[in-house]
Order: sequence, then C-alpha cells, then structure tokens
Amino acid sequence: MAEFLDLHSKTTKALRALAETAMRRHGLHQGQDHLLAALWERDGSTPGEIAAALHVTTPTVVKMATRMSATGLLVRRRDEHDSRLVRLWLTDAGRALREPVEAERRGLEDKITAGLTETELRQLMTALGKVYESARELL
Amino acid sequence: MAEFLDLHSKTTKALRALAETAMRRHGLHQGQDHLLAALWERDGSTPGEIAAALHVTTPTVVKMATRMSATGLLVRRRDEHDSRLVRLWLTDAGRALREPVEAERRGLEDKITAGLTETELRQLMTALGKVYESARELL
DNA sequence: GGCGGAACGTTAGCCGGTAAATGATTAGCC
DNA sequence: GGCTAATCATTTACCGGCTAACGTTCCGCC
Repeated sequence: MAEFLDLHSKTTKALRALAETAMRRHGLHQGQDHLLAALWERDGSTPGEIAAALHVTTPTVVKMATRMSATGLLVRRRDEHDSRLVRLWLTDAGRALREPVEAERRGLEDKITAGLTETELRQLMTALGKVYESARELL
Repeated sequence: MAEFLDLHSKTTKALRALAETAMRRHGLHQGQDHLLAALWERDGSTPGEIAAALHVTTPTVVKMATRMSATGLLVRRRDEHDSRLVRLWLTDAGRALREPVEAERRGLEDKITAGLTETELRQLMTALGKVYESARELL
C-alpha cells in the first residue's frame, strides 16, 4: 500500500499543477521561478552553482537558461577570468518579476496551509523535515 | 521564503531519486510501478481508467504503455465489444514483478518513515492530507 | 437509416528532469 | 614549459508530465 508515499505523490501532483498555473500568470513555466530566485539572491551565478542550490543537475539548468534567455529573462556571459565558467545575469525583465512572483508564492503557501492550525503546521514541517533527512541519507 | 513549499519540493526530489534507483533494480522507470499496480488491481483496464487512478492524463499512460509494451510487461488489445476502447493486459513478466516491487515499495516507505514515532507519522499523514485537500479544492 | 455529437485513444509539441558522452579551459606536477 | 588531470558547460538521448489537435467508433435523435 505504502500510504505515505502515495499521499505524498498525490499531493506533489496537485501542488505542481497549482504552481504551474500560478507561475503561468507571470509568463513563467514550472520551476523557472526557482532559477530566478537563485539569481535574485546572487546575480551572476554559474549553472553549476544554481543546480546545486536547486537540488537539480547541471543540464537541467543549462536547458532552462537557454529558454529563459530566449524569453529575455536573463543573459549568458562567459566569466572574464575563467573561460570555463558561464555566468547568468538577470535582465530588467527578470528583475522586475521578483516582487510579484514572490508574492504569488507566498499567497500559494498561505492558501495551501490555510486548513492547518499553527501547531499542525509546525508538526508537519518537523515531520516532513525528518523524512527529508532520512531520504537524503539513503541517497 | 515559502517554507513549506520549499521543504516539500526538496523532499519530493529526494524521494523521486530514491524511488528511481529502487525501481531500476527491477528494470522499471519511475512511475511504471504505479501503472503496473493499477493492472495488478484490475487487469485489462483502459488507459483512461488507469490515468484516473494514477491522477495523471491519458496521453501519459498511453506513452508509458507503449514503452512497457516494448519491454514486454504488458500487451495492448482492443476491446471486443467497443472498438474505441483499448485494454492493457499484463504479461507473465508484468505479473511476476508484483511481489518484489511491492516489497521494494514497502521497504522504501519503512526506511523513509523510520525516524518518526507512531504519533508523528499519524500527524504527518493527517496534516499532509489536509494540504492535499486544500490543493484539490484550489485546482 | 442517416447524421451529428459524445467518448476514446493516439499523435505532436513542449517543459522539467536524468545520465552519459563531448568539448573546452584551467591547474598542477614533473 | 609542457603534458596530464581536474573542472566546467554543453549536447544527446531518454523518461514522465502536460495541453491541444486529430482520427475512430459508438450512440442518440430526427
């Protein structure tokens, strides 16, 4: 049966669908907000750094960067001192999305957790955190 | 910040990676065990039925069925009475995976939730269930 | 009995995700 | 200084997921 895995999987799909439609309102695809968040935090990061921050592999970031570069959210530029490195820089359009997208994300989080009491939410975070740690160790 | 969404996302990626390597031990790709589970429960189901059971769209099931048919886990056959319908039938190879795959899945669930007490697990399921319900309603 | 709409599966095209192979550049060691 | 090894990004080729368009087949109604 695997109850927890099943529930987690169902929840993941529902949340993904919600995030998808929420981000599409800003012209983004699922996950692109995370990449932007990494650049909002540290503009000029390399694909490898971003991949690590996003818990994702480098090719994923490379492909997303290519698309987001095509839609004018960021630009690719080689590092001056080390030509192996590539640095991703936000455009004005990419920077402009910060406030609305962060608000959208906060709103989604609030709506999703609205049915929980303060205590329930705290317990949920703790328990899920433990599951995450167990999973990381098994990786 | 969106704490819960962030933690949930990280956990999802870790769990996905674990499930991936676990299922690869049986020659399956991520998610194919769910499709098989649907057929173990009701052999001869249609793609549409399976999609509904898996909370997934029909095209996804169709593509997976094509690949799994190529690897000999199931066969496609048109319904005798209604030629619009297609029914997926397990092969011996598909049936043979039931015990080992279900055991693998139970083992994974156990390992993942090993760090939680009985009470914590129950609270986690309840709280996550509420999040799931909220998400479903917002869909 | 024929015709239009409904119910299915399939195809095409896109996105995020992965692993493995490729290519370019730097760093380090002899 | 030159050769080798390490470090990056990129490409290729998959897989699961989605939406939208398409083609069949059945059903109901006139």
